[in-house]
Amino acid sequence: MCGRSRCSLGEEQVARAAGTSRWADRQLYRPSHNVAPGAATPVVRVASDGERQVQSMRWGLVPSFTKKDEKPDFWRMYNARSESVAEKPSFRRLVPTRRCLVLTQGFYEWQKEKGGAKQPYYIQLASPEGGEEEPLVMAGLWDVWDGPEGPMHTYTILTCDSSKRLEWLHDRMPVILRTREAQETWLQPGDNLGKLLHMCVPYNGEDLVWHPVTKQMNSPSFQGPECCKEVKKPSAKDFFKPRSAVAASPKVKEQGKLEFNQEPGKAGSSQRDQQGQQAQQAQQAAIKDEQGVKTEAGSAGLPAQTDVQQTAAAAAVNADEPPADRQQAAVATTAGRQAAANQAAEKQAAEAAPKQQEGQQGEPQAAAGASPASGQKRKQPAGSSASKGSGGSGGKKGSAPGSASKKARPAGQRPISHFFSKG
DNA sequence: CCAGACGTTGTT
DNA sequence: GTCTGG
DNA sequence: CCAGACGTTGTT
DNA sequence: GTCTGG
Repeated sequence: MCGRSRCSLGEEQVARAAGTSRWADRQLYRPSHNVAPGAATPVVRVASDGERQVQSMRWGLVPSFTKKDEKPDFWRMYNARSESVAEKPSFRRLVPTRRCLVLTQGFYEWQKEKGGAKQPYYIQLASPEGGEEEPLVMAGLWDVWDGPEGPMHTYTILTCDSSKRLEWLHDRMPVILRTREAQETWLQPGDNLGKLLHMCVPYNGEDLVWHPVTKQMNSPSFQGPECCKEVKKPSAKDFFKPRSAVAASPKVKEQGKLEFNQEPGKAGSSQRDQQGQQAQQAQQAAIKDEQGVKTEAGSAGLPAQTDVQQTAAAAAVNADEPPADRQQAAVATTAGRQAAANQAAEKQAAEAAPKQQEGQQGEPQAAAGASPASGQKRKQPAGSSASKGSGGSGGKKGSAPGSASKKARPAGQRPISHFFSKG
């Protein structure tokens, strides 16, 4: 997933989705069509008394072991790869007891276009016909940090591979807990790690829909309701080629066609009963299949997650943008489902093969995690050595973060606090 | 023993 | 906090 | 994730 | 380019 979501849910909607009206730190939440890490949104967790409660938490995990005088970095751990969450030191300690449900209405993803431009898309659940918008619930982990302004609750969103339907747009997506049962399972205390991780699979239901949105929302400060509204995606072809040229060019085909994603409530409802539900069943199946399966918490390996994922994926009949990758029509029958799943699993195995260097199979994920390719530290102060100032006063080093963010701000409204390290 | 890291994404 | 590295 | 800044001197 | 801010 990326780093932007939407949550403008009202108090009642939150209560309904959460199954409780108990809400801690409610005042921290500001409904927003353009949520970025650092902002507080409603999250459901189990309170110390065992009851579930909503709590406003900031997006972007700030681990409890963060030093008090350290500046919290909401961007470092705003996502957690579900495939490795049980092994990563920063996350695995949270898995047993710090799971939570992240309430959203949808999320944003940027499609990279040729030329470097990026088109933002909004992804959400299609509302049932005539029904009310249903929140999109993501799997998360939370922690609390004892910072200079008191305890701060933060969360991270688990990610997984993209579903078949979405992989044209991006290769990762949030773990979506589509059913009440799945949500309950994720939230409830328990030590069946295998069961939990089996739930972390791409959601491929037909009721997950998308459309392009205005690039205005690229700016984190843009908060208008236009953020999530559908726009016509401008076609480069139409833009640059006069119609005569288009006709004259045999190579330019039907690519610029403006096709929209199915609209919430449009033709979706009957299909939802088929494929959306099927994906739902897959997730439920994951729960059932894992009951009784004992996965020792200590073991490094994760259970194969592909079967469930692909079962759902097999149901994909794509529409919209995606270059109609030659996808086979899905077989909706139970019998065909298994076949399709196997087929898909095979395909994935084949694709994984050439990628061996990434260390996907065999031994512990740790190997992959330790891959030097992606491991990069970027902590060093810019031009700490010499930069440009010849004999100067140290330039920005001296005035660093403090003065930089010392903008005057209307009292009372403090969206995101700034925390400075002591100098 | 102490010190230091602890992460994901995207890009090229 | 917990693990790895020196 | 994307946007926006990226600096010093001198004067009041 | 690179870092900071939301």
